[in-house]
Amino acid sequence: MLLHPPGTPRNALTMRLARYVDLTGHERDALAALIESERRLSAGQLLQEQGGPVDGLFVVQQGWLHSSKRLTTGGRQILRFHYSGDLIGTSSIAWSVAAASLTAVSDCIVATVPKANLGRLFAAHPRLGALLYAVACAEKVAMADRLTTIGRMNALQRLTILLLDVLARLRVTAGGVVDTIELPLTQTDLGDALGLTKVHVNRTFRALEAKSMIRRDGRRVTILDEAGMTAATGFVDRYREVATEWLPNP
Amino acid sequence: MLLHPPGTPRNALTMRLARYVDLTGHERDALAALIESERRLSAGQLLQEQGGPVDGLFVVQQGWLHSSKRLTTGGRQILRFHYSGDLIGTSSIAWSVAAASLTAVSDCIVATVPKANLGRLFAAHPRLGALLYAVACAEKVAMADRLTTIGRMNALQRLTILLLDVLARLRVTAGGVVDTIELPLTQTDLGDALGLTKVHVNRTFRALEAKSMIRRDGRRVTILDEAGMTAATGFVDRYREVATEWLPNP
DNA sequence: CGTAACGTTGACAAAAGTCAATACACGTGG
DNA sequence: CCACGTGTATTGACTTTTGTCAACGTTACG
Repeated sequence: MLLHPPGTPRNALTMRLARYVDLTGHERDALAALIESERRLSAGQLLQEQGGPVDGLFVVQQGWLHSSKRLTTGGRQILRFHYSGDLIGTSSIAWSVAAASLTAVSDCIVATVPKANLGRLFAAHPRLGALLYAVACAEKVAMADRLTTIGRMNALQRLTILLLDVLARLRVTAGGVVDTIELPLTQTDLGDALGLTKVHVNRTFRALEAKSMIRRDGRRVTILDEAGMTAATGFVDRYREVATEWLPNP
Repeated sequence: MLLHPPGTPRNALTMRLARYVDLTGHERDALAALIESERRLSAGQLLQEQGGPVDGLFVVQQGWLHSSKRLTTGGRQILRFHYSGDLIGTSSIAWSVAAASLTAVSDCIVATVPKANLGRLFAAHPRLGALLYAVACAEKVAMADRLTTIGRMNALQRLTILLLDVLARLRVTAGGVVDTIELPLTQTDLGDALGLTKVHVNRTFRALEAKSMIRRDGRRVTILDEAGMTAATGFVDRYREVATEWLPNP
């Protein structure tokens, strides 16, 4: 864990990237210069709306959000959850219209990143550019996993994997042997994330309880049989590391 | 359309990127130096196996392939199709083990790209690095669309979208007013791509025929009512362009 | 001409969705 | 403090969609 000089805004992206490589002082400065202003969101608040104009990206500094898409035919799909250190809104890199909405799940703080700053970063610090590329590729793999889960697994497995996944993320920050999740999501939200209806999410929760896999108290979920849940789904948490040996020198 | 000096291997990635920005001579040289050797595959052949070791990436020079994942619980999910100019096997950027299998759909030619070459490219040509990042972000958006399709649409809509999507890709290369697709995929393959069983794919094909949306002759599919199919699904083909105004100077 | 892979179909089963009623929790204004 | 309203969770009855199993047809190809 590294300290930052007082006065410099805390930058969760720097801390994330520092997990993968040893950052030079210049690189740290460049990452700090990437972000412009901070914004505070309360749970449920909309940061970016699908179809709306976008000026740039965001770094999640604290809390979590999700990105979602609304269908013209009705319905919504939650695409993924974004945690501290994630660079989000990256659809704005390719287009000037948001491809998805960004919504705060918990209270959170995000920093804005104008697109032009990103261009400067690639020019001045190729290694960081390459590292961002590696992270984007890792995220593609994560999306592929989600696609597979939704395309090929049943409701019980889908919900199980979501719980194990959130648990894994939680452990990164919380450390230690966490086994309880505070889920600030409605069952409708979970359904939209899993490709299920809220009614079926409820029944699936009940089934997991009946099998003594989990215990629930309101929106607090306790994982009782992590080994069984892992075995039933083949869940693997792979997203701690990215290969860095191919990166150019700083 | 641009010519390349005789002797220089044709590089589909260069042609792809040249669609987005005007490439300098140096950049063209660097992209040509990226690829190492070419490999010819016949339809159905495996290029890379999930879980197997990976040394680098590939550029699709000709033909098309798909990437797929096998589940520990049985079953397979086809993640996406890869066309000429795509840089594939990018999971190897983040890990040394392949996250997915790569299989030739048609006869095709791929060029190998060692990871280290990519690192050099980022260092020497930041603008190309940034452009690759933009392409990766666009692919994330495409995956998000697929996730939404599979999570929230029924069999009829899913198959319709797949057909419209392949058609759109076909038009990029073929130009003109194509409305017939030669699909070298079995119905089992289509099911694995759509999160359906082969039996249901068959019934869905029949339903599309019954509604006079398509006509089929073997594996040749003719789109009869593109407008109707588009309206029924809200399909939008967005993947022709990426924003480039934020890229650093070459 | 035989074989293997693929496509097609029907009968039936299972999973998930829909609709509707009720329960519960929480915050607000009286 | 209570009544009320709103949003969420829970449940049952029923429908629809999709999957499963098994048979049979078709096509391509040696």
